Amino acid sequence: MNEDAQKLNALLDFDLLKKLVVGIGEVSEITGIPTRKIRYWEEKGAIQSETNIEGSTRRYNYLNVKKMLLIQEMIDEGFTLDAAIKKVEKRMVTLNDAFRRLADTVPDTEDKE
Amino acid sequence: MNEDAQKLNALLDFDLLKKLVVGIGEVSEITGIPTRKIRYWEEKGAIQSETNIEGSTRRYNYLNVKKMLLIQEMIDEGFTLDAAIKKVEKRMVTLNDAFRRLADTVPDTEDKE
DNA sequence: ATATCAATTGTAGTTTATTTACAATTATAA
DNA sequence: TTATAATTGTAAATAAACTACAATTGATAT
Repeated sequence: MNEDAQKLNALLDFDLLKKLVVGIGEVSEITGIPTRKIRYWEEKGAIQSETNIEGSTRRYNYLNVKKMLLIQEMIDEGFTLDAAIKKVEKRMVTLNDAFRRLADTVPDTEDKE
Repeated sequence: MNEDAQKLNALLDFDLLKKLVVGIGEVSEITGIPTRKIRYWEEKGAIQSETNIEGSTRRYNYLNVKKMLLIQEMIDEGFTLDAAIKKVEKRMVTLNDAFRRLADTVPDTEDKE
C-alpha cells in the first residue's frame, strides 16, 4: 500500500510537483478560461492562488487548476457559480487528501551513496 | 498493470500535468538555480524550454525541471557540465519513457453521463 | 605565473505579462 | 423591466523576463 506510493514517488517526485505553480496566463491557456474570469472567481472565493510575496503575481498549483476545470464543467452543465463551487469543494476534499497522502510519502532516504 | 495507471490517472490527470509549465523565475525558486544559469544551460543545449510562440517567454515542464535538478546534482559531485548533461540524458530516457507511458493512458471515456 | 578555456555571473535597456480599479455588458429569474 | 449574478473591457502601473553585451571565477596546461 505504502509501497505503491513509494514506487510512484521515485517516478514522479511529488515534492517537486507540489512546487510546480504556474502563472495566470498559463492557466488560461491550459484551461481555456480567460484571465479576467479567473480573477473574478478568485474575488468570489471560488479559488485561492498562492501569493507568497505580497504585491506579486498570482500562482496556481496543480490542484488549483484542476479545481477551475471542475468548476467550469459544472457551470457548463447549468449550475450557478455558487452551486458549482460548493459541489466542487466536496470533490476537492478527496483529491486534496489523496494528493497530500502521496506528497507526504517520505522518499526512501535523502542521502544516497 | 494498465489498471494501475488507470487508477492513477483518475487521481492525477497526467494530461493536465503535462501542460503545467512554469516560468523561469519559478524554476529558479524551485531549484535554487539562478535564472542566468538556466539561460546559460539552455544556450549550451543542456535543456530546452518550450516556447510555443516565438518572441515569448520560456516555459519549463516537470521533466525539464527534474533534469535541471539532476544536472545540478552531478555538477555538485564534481562532473563538468558536459559530462553531467550526458549522464543525465541517459537517466532521462527512462523518466521520459515512464512519464509518457503514464501520460498516454487513455482516460476511461471522455463522455460521462 | 600566465594563457586558455569552461562555467558562471552582472546588468542596462527593452519587451512581455500581470495587476488593480474602475466601469460596462450580458444573462437569468422574479 | 428590474434586480442580481456572471462575465468582460481596458488604461495605467508594476513585475517578470528577454537579449546582448561584457566581466568574473576556477581549473588545467605551459
